[in-house]
Amino acid sequence: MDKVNMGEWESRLINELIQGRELARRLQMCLHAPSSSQETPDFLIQSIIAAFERALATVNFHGGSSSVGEPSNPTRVGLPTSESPPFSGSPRSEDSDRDFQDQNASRNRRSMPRWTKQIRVSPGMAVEGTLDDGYSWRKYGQKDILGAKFPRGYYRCTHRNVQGCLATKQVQRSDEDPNIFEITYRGKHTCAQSSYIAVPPSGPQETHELNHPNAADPHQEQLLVNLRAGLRVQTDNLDIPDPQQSSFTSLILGSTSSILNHQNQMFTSSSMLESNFAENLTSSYPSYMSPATSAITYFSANNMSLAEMPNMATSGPEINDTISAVTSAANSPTVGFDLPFDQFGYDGHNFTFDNHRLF
DNA sequence: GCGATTTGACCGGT
DNA sequence: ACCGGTCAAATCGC
Repeated sequence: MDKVNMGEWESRLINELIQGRELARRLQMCLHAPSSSQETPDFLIQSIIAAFERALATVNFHGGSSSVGEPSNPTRVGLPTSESPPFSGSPRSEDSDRDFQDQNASRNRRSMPRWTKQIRVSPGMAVEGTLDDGYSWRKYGQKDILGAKFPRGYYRCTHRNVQGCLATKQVQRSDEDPNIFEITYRGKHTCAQSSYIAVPPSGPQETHELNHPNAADPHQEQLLVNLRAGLRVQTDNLDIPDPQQSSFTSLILGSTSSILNHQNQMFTSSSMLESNFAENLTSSYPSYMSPATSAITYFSANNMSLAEMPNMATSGPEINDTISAVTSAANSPTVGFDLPFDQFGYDGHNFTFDNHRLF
């Protein structure tokens, strides 16, 4: 058992290092022939940093006794100093936990990290999967909001009761552009699905439902390369490094087989959700939903902008990005990935550490 | 039967 | 009092 786990995180570590190397090579290319590169040096640098941070996080998380920067005593990356919710992902007795949580949760909810992203849905396209952020959400309410045309949906983490995960999100369709969904996340996932390094390697992956790209399949690898070529990441607005974004894009842009493996892991964790969220949306906005036929093929981050580097100690992150989802023909393999930012980067580090401090 | 969704009621902040 | 957010009973769907 231990050996299996060891191999798992070690391979992840290696993947991250390989990814870092790949990104460094691209940076080199970018510096030598800027016109041929679609990525800016700054962006690549941030991606490289993020890759190494994830590698370190993997070591920290699984290395255990060696404590290379223990989560409880992390190498700080802009750690928030605001008080953190006094709960964690560790399962406890549920009933006593509930009152405790409800009181404290409501009190601390306001201070929870909050960030917003906007997802653009092309008209007429299938939405399923587009708004899938890799987490399992359970809808617990819907409200008409004053001055808003569309109701706001309230979701909480499916594992709230079992694992005490208090992450929530709100989904609001934009008034101005009904093709845009504004998703406000609140709270950091503390459940097992919260971080890919925290997801226990569960032996054979349950990928039977989806046709995931296979690293061994040159066609699919080529497909991903093509997808990567189609990516347009606008970094003009980025005057401040954004590990979150870089982690996002570094995964998107990765082209090595190891990265494909990485993505497969993500698909596994998010696959359950795709139909789930689509149903939520269709129930709320049936007129906009096209029949759920085609598979999401990929997403392109075409207008990512960092509103402001948040002061983590006070207000929490406020990050906006617009993601266009592009669909493909029905038979296309599902190689889309919408990576939850907080699984991979900025938030993952900061808030995860913050949570760990509580133990 | 069980888990997810719906929806009116309720609560707390402003 | 109003409004956003959450609760929880009823309902749905697999």
